[in-house]
Amino acid sequence: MPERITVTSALPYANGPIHFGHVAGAYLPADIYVRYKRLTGAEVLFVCGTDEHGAPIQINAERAGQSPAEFAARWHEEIKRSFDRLSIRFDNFSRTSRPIHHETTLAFFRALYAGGYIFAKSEDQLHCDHCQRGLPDRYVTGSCPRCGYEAARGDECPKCGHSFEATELGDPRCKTCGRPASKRPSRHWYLDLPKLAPKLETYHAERFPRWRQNVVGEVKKYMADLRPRAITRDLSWGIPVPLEGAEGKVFYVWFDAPIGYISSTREWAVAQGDPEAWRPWWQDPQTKLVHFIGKDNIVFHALIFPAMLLGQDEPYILPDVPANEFLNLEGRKFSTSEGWFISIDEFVAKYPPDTVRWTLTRSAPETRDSEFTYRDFQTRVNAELLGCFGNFVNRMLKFVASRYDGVIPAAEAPFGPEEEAALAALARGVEEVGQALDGYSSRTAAGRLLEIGYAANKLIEDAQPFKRLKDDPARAATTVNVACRLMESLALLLYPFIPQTSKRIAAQLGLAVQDFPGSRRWSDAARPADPAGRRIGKVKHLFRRIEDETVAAEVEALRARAAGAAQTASPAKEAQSKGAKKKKKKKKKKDAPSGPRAEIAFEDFAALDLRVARVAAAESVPGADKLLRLELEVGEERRTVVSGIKAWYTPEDLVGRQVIYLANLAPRKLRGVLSQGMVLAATDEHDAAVLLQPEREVPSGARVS
RNA sequence: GGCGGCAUAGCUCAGUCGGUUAGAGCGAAGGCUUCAUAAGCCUUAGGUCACUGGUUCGAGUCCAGUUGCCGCUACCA
Repeated sequence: MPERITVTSALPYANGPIHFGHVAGAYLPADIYVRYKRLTGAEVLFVCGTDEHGAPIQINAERAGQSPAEFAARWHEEIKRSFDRLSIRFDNFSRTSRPIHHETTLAFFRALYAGGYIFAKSEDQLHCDHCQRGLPDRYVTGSCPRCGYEAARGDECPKCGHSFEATELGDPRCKTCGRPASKRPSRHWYLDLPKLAPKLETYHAERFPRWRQNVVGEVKKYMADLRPRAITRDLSWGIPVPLEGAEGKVFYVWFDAPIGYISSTREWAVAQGDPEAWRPWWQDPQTKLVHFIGKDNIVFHALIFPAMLLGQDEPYILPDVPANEFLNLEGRKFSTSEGWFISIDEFVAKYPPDTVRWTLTRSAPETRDSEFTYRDFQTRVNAELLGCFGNFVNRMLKFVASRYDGVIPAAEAPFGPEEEAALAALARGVEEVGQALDGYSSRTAAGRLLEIGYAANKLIEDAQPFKRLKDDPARAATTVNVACRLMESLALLLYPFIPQTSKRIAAQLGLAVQDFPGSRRWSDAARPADPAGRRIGKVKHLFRRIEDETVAAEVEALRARAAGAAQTASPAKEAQSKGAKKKKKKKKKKDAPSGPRAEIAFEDFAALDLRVARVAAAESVPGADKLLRLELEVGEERRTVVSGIKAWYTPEDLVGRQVIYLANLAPRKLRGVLSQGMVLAATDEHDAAVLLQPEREVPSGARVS
C-alpha cells in the first residue's frame, strides 16, 4: 500500500499580502515536499486556506468600510493568486469563514467539552462603559500597583518595570476615551492542557529525536509550565461559542485556525463526492501528518493542536512539525508598513517563478534566520540555474542539434571512466536529494542537486565530445547519449523544485510535456532510459541573465520606498514595532544615553526648523496602540502631528501644554493620519518618552535655536 | 524580567558520537577550454570556529558565564 501523507502549510492570515518570508518558511518547502513525495509514489493531500477570524481583520475591515467577510475575501483571493503565481499548488485552499469550518470547529469543541478538557472560569475584566466594550490590557492605563506611577500600562509599569494584571491597576482608565474603567466579571473557557499533559509527553518523547532543535526547545519550555489556556474572547467576528452564557463570545483564533486544516480536508472530500473521504487523511494510524510552519507558530502546532487532537473522541493522528526560522530582506526584517518588502506579484511579473523558488529554497531559513538579497538572487540565477543547469542543457542540446541533426545518438562505444563517473554521481545524487527531502530539508536537497549539475558539466569537460567528434566519433556519441540520460534525470529531479523549468527541459529533450513527469518515479532517475534515436525539441535558453545594473536598480528601488517610510518622529518610530522596542530596551540597559554621533556643521543644525508649539487637542489614533494625534498651535498655524507616546501620556495630560516641535520634517502618513513633523522627547531610564517643554511659557511659534 | 534558538572564510552556509591538517558554493587571484548565454573545467589564496572560563589525553562540537541577532512569554495573530 502506498504511503499516505497529509501535508499542511500555516494558514495565512487574511489581513494583507503574503511575502517572501512566508513563502520560504511555510509554503514552498511544503510544495516541494509534496511534489517529491508524489514522485516516490506516495498518496499526498496538500491543504491550506486563509485564517479569517480575529480582531485585526475586524478592525481593518471597519477602517476600510467593509464587513470582515468582504475584507477577508479580498485577501483570500489575493493570497490565492500569489500562490498560484509561484506554482504552489494546494489540493484545497479553504477559508475559516466557511460554514464547513464553523461546523468542524464546533464538533471539535463539543468533543473536547464532553471529554472534560474544557472548563469555564470567571475573572474580573476591565470594561469601559462609554466605549461599551471590554478592555484588553493594552487599552487600559492607570497607576502602578507597586510604584504608583500614574501612566502605567495594562500589563506592566514603564517606570518600575513591574508586571501585573490589568485589574490590579489603581484608578484604571480606558486609553481610548480616557474615562474610568469599571471591573466586571467575565466568563471565559479554557483548554485544560495539564489534563492532557501525559498524552502529550508520550507523543513528544516519540518525536523529539527526529525533530529540529528549535521545535524541541520551544515545546520543552512550554511543557515545563503547562497551564490551561483561554480559548474564547469577547468579539463579534469569529465562531460563536455554543454554550449557555457565552453570548457575545467567539473562539480565539488560535483555537479554530488549526482546525482549518481539517475543515479544508473535509471540503476537499465533499468536492470529491465523498464527504467521509477526509477521515483516512486524519485518522488512519498509517497516515503521516506534516505541518510546515514558521517559528512563530511552533507551540500551537507541536503542542496545543496535538492536545486538541488528543482530546477528541476519535482517533486522530499527530503531526510532525518542521518549523522554519525567518527570512530577512537585504539585512532587515520584512515590514510592509515600513516599505521593506517585495511584492510577489511585481516580482513574478519581472522574473520567472522558478527563479524565486530556487533562490528561496537555496536560502531557506531551515536552521536559523536567513536572508534574501538581490545579489544572492543574481548569483543563484546566473551561477546556478543558468551557469550550471541551463548551460549544461543548452550546450549539449545545441550540440545534438548541430552535429547530430537533432537526433540523440546511440552509445556506440562502451562507457568510459567519464561516463561511469557521471552516472555514479547521478545515482548518489538521487539518493542524497531524496534523503534530504525526507528529512524536510529542501535546502540541502537543492545543494545536492547542484552537485549533479556540476557532474554533468564535468562529463562534457572531461570527455570532450566536441573534440572526439573527429578522432573518435563513437565515443563522442556515447558521451552525448549519456549526457542526455543525465539531462532527463535532472529534469525529473528538478521537478519538485522548479516545475516549469523541469517541463521545459523535458520538452527540449523531445519528451511529451503533458506526460512529464507522468508516471515516472523518483527512483527512475538513478537509472535513466536510453534516449537514442529520439528527436529533440526546439532548443531555447532556459534562463535570462540578471545584470549588475538590474540588481543595483532593484536595491535602489527598495531603499527608495523604505526611505519615505523611515524618517519618522523618533519616539513614534521606536515604539512602532515590537522588535524595535525590544532592541531599544536592551540597548538602554547597556549604555543608557546612546553614544555620541558624528560631528555636523552648524548649517546642518540650522536646517532644522524647531518651534515652540501648544497642544490644542489630542486624541488617540483609532486602531493604533502607541499613537496619539496632536493638534498643534504654532503661531497662527495649526499642524497635525502623530506621536508614539500613547503609552506614557493621556490626551488630557497634553492639551494646553507646550512642546518643542520640528516643523520642517517631511510629512509622513502614520496609521492613515498625515503627520506634519514631530514633537521632541527624551527617553528616561525606564525607556519612557518624556516630552520636552520650554522652561517657562513663551509665545507659541517661537523659534528654538 | 523569564525562556528557547542561533553565532564557523569578504558573503551565503555545511560540519555526524568530542578525535588527525575545520569543509562547500559565491566573490577574489591565476590557468585551461571554445560545444555552450563572458557560460564550463582546474588551481590558489582566504578561518583566534563571537568572547571568557571550565570538563577532557583531546573541544567548532560538552558545561557555565558574557555579548549580539531572532523568536516566545497578551484578550498579538
